[in-house]
Amino acid sequence: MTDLEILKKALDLFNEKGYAHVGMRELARELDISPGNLTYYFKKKEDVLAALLNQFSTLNTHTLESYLQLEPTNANFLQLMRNIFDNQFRFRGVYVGNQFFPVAVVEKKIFDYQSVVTKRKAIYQEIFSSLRKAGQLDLDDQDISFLVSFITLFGRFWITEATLFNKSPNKDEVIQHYLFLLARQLSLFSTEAGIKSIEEYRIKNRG
Amino acid sequence: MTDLEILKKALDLFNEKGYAHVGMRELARELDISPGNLTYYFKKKEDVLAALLNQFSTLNTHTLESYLQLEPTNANFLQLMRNIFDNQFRFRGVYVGNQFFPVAVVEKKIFDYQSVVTKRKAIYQEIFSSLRKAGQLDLDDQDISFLVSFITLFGRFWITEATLFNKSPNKDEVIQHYLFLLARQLSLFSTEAGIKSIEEYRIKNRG
DNA sequence: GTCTATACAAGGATAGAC
DNA sequence: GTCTATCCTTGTATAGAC
Repeated sequence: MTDLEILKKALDLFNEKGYAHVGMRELARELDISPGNLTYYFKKKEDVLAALLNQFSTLNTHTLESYLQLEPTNANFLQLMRNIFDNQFRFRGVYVGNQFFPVAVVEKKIFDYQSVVTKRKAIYQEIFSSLRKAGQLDLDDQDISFLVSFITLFGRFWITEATLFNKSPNKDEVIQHYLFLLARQLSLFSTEAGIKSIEEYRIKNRG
Repeated sequence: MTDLEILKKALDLFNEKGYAHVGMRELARELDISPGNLTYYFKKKEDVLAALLNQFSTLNTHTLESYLQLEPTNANFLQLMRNIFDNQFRFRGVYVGNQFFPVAVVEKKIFDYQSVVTKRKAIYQEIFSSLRKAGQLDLDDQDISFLVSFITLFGRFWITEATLFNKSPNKDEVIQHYLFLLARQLSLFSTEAGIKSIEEYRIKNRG
C-alpha cells in the first residue's frame, strides 16, 4: 500500500460523495486494509485532505507555468482556463466538498490556502497586464483589478455551482458552458485582435 | 422556549462556527435546555437547517417583491441587490456553511432549494428585461442570459468568498466591495441614463 | 405539553500487540 | 507495516417524570 494509492481512492470517494460523507473506516474498507492501518499512512482525515490539496495546488502551478511560456493571446488564455477548469473538476471533491474548510486549513496548519489565493491573484494581474501589452485587451488599471476580482470569484465557484445539485455532471458540457461565459466577459474588454483570437479559439475547439 | 428563540440562537452559532461545527448538545447548552428537550422542538439537526432556509427564502422573496413595486432603474436594482446581500450576510451560516448541502436538501426532502434557484433565475430574467425596456440597459437576448448567469453565480458566491478566511468580516465593508463590482459589471451594459442612475446610487450611498 | 435522563450507533482518533 | 481493541464525540431515539 502506498500514499498515492490511498489518495487516488480517497479522491474518487470524495468526488462521489463529498469529503464530509466519506469516513475513514469506509476508505479503509475500499482499500482492503484495516482502519488502524490507514492511520499508519495518514494519521488524521485532515491529513488526507491536505495531501490532496497539495496535489491540486501543484498541478495548477504547473498548468499556469506552461501558459506563461506561450504568446499572450486571448486564445491561449482561454486554453489555460480550460486546463485549470479541468483540474478543478478532477479535484472537485476536495475543492468544493468542504463546508467551510476545516479549521485546520483556515488556520494554515495543514495547508496555507490563503497564501495560494494571494499568489494566484498576483499571477492573474500579470496575465491581464501582458494581454493588454500584447494588444489583446483594452484595459485601464481599474479594469484590470476588476477582471482579477471577477476571475478569482468566477474561476473558483463555477465548479461549486455546477455540482450543487449533481456531484458528477458531464465534465465537457459544464466546462464548455462556463468557459463560454468567461469568453463573453473577456470579449467585453477585447480589442479587435483580441476578439479575433477568441473566435479562433472557438473554431479550433469545435472541430 | 419557542421555535423562534431556538432558531435565532442556532443561526448565531452557525454564523460563528459553521453549520457542521455546531452540535445539538452545544446548541442546547447555549439555550439552557437539555439536549433531549431540544429534540422536542426539532427532531433532527437538519430540521433546524430547513427552518432557517425557509426563513431566509421567505425574507428574500419579500425583498424581491418590494423591488418589483418600484421604477425599474439601475439605482433601484443596486439597492435591491444590497438588500439581498444583507440577507445573505445575515444567514451566511446556513447559506455558505454548506457547500454541498446535506443529502436531504439536495433530494428536496427538507427544502426544495433547486426550485428556489429556478424561480430566482426567472425573476432576474424579468428584471433585466424591464431594465432594458426602461432604457437603463442596452442588451440583446444573449446579453440577458449572460447577465442572469453572472448574477446567479456572483450573487450566490460573493459571500462564500468573503467568509472563506474570516467567518465574520465587516459587513458594510464587504457588501460595499461586492456591490461595487456588481455596479461595474452593470455599467458595461448600461445606456447613458443607466450610467447616470448608477452614479446617483453611488452619491446617495456615500452621504 | 414540556422536560430529563439515558442509550445506541457511527465516526475520528490513539495505543499497543504482532 | 499491519492489525485489534478502545476511547471520545456527536447525531438520534426513546422511556418516563412532571
